[in-house]
Amino acid sequence: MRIATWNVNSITARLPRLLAWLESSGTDVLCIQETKCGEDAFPFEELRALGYEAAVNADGRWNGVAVISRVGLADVVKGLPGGPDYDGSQEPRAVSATCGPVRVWSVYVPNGREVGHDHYAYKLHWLESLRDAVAVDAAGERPFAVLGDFNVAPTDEDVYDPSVFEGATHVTPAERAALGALRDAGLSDVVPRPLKYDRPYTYWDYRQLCFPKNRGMRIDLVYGNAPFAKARQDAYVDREERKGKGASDHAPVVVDLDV
DNA sequence: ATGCCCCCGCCACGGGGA
Repeated sequence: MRIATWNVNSITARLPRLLAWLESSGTDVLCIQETKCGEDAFPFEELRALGYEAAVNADGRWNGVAVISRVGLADVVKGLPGGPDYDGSQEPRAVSATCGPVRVWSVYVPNGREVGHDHYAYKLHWLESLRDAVAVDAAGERPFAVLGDFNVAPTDEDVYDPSVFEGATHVTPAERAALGALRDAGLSDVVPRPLKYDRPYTYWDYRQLCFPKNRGMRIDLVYGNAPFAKARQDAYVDREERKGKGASDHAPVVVDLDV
């Protein structure tokens, strides 16, 4: 089974590339982040034509997540149970589903804006709630993974130049400790291999030639439980999809499982 | 060449991304 995660930065703007990539990659299950459209505008029909069912949690121009699958889609849960509010509401940042033998979460972890910002506290609370919500599945026997844009680089090796990020979000000890708590709950970082260069970055800013210069970050992560990690045959960042006109600023992370 | 930001909502430009 081929399973992947991709922050598409608007599923509407990315639809031609998304459909082409699904066909060329042969992906069975894709966790999508930043759909940036309401559920009424989600391209269910176009995906169904390629054989995919979709579970969507989205409400408008910001955020939005989905799981699409051509190997079954059951027991859908929208949102993060027990998750914190921001500005008085739960944002659409999580959706989970069982796809054949595997249960997955698609998550778009809050950005945090700046250290000390309300959004940064929200980010840390959100990750605590995620840990609590996945604890049972993380310790279970069924292959299980949380996939998505975590907006945290797990180590200094996961950013192109740590000095650039001093004092910024995405690299603070508190954010990295929150990932550590997920690992303590039974999940491990399924680190992909890069298709080029030495580090498996997944995000490159659109500006200032960051992609050609490989000024990237690894913030799109696959956190799998022990059965998931054991079933892993391969994992890689499809950086080819970051190239050319109309690309997202994130590349897909692909995992092949023997399940 | 992978090439100097892009998305949305909305019709002008600001907010968000990281």
